[in-house]
Amino acid sequence: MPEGPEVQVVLSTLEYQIKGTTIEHASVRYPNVIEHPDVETFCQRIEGQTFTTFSRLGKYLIFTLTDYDLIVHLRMEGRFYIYTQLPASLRHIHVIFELSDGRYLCYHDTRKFGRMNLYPHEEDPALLPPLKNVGYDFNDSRLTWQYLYASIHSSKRSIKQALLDQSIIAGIGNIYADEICFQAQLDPRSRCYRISKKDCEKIVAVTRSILNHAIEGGGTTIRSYTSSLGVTGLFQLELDVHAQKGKACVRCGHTIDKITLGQRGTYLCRNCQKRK
DNA sequence: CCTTAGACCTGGAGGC
DNA sequence: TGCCTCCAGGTCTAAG
Repeated sequence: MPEGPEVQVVLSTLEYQIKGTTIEHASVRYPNVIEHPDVETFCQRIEGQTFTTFSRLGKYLIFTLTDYDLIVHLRMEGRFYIYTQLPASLRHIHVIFELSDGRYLCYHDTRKFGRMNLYPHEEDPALLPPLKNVGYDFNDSRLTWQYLYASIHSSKRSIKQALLDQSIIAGIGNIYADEICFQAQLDPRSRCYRISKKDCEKIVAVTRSILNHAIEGGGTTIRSYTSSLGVTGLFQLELDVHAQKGKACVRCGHTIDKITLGQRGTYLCRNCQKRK
C-alpha cells in the first residue's frame, strides 16, 4: 500500500508512539518476512534493543536500535499496529515485538510481501545491503533537475518507468507516478530521451510538491485515529488522474483513460498530457 | 540496456 | 451461494 509519503507517516507515527521503548521479546510467525539474518538470530539479536532514531529512505523504514538498524519494507500491504493487549485473532500478524512498556508492536501483512532486515550499524546507513541500490530520496537536496536529466536523458524507456525506478528517485510508486506525469503535463509513455531539461525541472518540482502535500494530508488523517492504533490505510487523497478512469480531467475536461504500461495500471488524460 | 512474463501472496469486486 | 477471472499502493528473477 505505501509509497514514500505513506511510509513517512508510518514512520512519524511510530516515532511518536515507541521512541525510547525497548524490545523485550520478538516472535516471528511467518519466517519469510525476515530476510536477514536467519529468524533465530534475528529474534536473539533484537531482544534488549531500544528504539533510538527513526528515519526513511524512499519506501524503506530505518529504525536505529542500540546496536543494530532494523530496515523494513512494507511492499504492498505491510502495516504496523500497536496494542496494549494482543487481539484474539493473530491472522495476518507475522511479527510481534513485546515492548518494555507492556505494549505490542505487531507487523501485519495480508499478502506477506513485506520484508525485515537487521544489520549492525553502518557509518552511512545508505551502505546497508538493502539500501545499496536505492537512489536519492524525493526530499533529498541532491535530487535536482540536473541529476534527473543526467540520469534519464539517454534512456529510451518511458518517463513513468524511470519515475518508478527506485535507484534514480526513491519513494515514488504507481499512484504518484501517474499524478506527477499529470501535473507535469507529460504522457507517461513519453520516452526519456525526449524529456527536456525544462521538463525535468518541472518533474522535480511537482514530485516534491505532490509527495510532501500527501505527507501533510496523511499526517492529518493519522492524527485523527492515532489514539487507537498508529497505523496507516490508504489516504483519502484528492487524486487528479490515478483511478479516475471515465471521469472528466480537472484541467481540460477530456475523459481520463486507463492503459497498461510495464504491467502497471496507468491513468492519463490524452488531451493535455503531451506525448513526447 | 530494455522489456516481458512470472513469482511471491491474499482478498475484494464483478460476471455468470 | 459458488466459482471464476481480474485486479491491487512493490520488487526481484529469468529469458528474449
